Amino acid sequence: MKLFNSKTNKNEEFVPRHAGEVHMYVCGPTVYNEAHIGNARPIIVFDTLRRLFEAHGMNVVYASNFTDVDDKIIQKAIAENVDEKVITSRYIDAYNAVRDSLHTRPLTYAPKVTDTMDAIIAFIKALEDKGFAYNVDGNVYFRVNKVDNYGEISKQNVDDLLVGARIEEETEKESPLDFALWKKTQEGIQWDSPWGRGRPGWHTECVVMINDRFHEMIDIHGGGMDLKFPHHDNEVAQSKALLGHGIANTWMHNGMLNIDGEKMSKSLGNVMLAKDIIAKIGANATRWMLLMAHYRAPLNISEEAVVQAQTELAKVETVLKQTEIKAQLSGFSLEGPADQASMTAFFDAMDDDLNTPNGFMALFETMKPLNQALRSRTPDATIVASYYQAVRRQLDVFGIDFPVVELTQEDRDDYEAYNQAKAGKDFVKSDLIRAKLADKGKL
RNA sequence: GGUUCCUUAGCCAAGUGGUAAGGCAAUAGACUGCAACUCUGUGACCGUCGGUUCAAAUCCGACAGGAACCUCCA
Repeated sequence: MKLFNSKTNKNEEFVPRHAGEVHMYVCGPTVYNEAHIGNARPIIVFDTLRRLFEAHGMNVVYASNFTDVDDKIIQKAIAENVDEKVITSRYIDAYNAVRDSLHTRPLTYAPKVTDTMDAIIAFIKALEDKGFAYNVDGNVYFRVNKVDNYGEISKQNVDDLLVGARIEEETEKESPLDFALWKKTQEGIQWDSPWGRGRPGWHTECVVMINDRFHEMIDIHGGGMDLKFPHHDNEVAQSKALLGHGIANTWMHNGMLNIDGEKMSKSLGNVMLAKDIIAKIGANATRWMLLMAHYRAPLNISEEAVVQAQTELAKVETVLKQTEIKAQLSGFSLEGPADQASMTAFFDAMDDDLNTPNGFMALFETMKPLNQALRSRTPDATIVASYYQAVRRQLDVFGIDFPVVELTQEDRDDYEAYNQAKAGKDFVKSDLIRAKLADKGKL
């Protein structure tokens, strides 16, 4: 399998550090709001990657955090006059509900910052002891010029950053590039620390949560493109400073998502909540739509994109349903091995840096012979089953699932009556039965 | 201003040196009692202008347009 590594800007052969096992971490949300459709992209992309690894028989340890300490959370808690926990648990639940409704496989670990606080404080203290951090009146900053190759993930170099740095109003930092590890706070949730009461900076949380769970370098670190700088560069800088190694062999970043060609933002009033779109078009169509483009490319959401996803998905549903119905009426089994050529084409596409558009092509090129085999005068059950299995297995990697249609005795009787009415040219009756079968979703 | 990246048919979207995948929409036909479904056929001077090469959508340069980040938004 090849994956594009943001660290090297190259497609690289992916070799896990431990044979047969993939350790991956994806930056999770700050839980101060409902998940929007943009948040759904990394959820879907990395769940699909995980499914692909599992389809190859690998074991995946998948961690993704909840950032439940943040200014925005504190502000919201103050605005609603409640404890931060009320806010964070509300949106953690909402986020989990979105994950579940998108048919994602369960996370192995979903750590929270508040549950990792001791380790975070110890980590910052160790950075300070080694001279990588300094305390200014209760605020602790990371000394960026102490690490080599800062900016390796985003391909920024320190000189350019210094040139582009804005004049900062706060002058207590040694360098404008230094970032906060610990912030002195007067309001909101806070903890005791060697530097006084305060709360941790965002960049330390992820690196500690990763180290806390994996205790070594991991295989894949994922997240949105927008997190490359400064977040991921800062994670790497801290890890190198204290642990002497980077964080992940492979860094993967998903592209951003636009609505009708514009960035999604509150000021434009075009924020689409994930739960709303899932409720409207369903998990299958949502996943299909977000996987239509390659994960690194920008993706535009529009009414047309929704319609296209729904149309294409309907074709998949139709062929599955018709195959299942025909198999049951004809009394043959759909069990058996998947068509080998089709699966090879599919994995060739997907193993090439998760090329889902080409994966869909392989799926379409499997559906075509399935339709042909299904409609031949004397369907070959083995051939039908092999294409059917291929379609099902490919859909499973995409995380798209349709329940298997089970014909009841009444359904079988309806089919019998339908065919008889047609044979007797009683089209009024046959149309009625056909409509009934269609209503039941059994046509 | 700096960094990184993108620009392929009406639309979505693959393709990273060797005669431009796939899908949606459109259209013609086959199948059907009619329809739906399905199958078959029909579409691209690859943003513009230069350059390298026997050969470029693919490499290099310029220009135009767009995006992300540099302001703790995936």
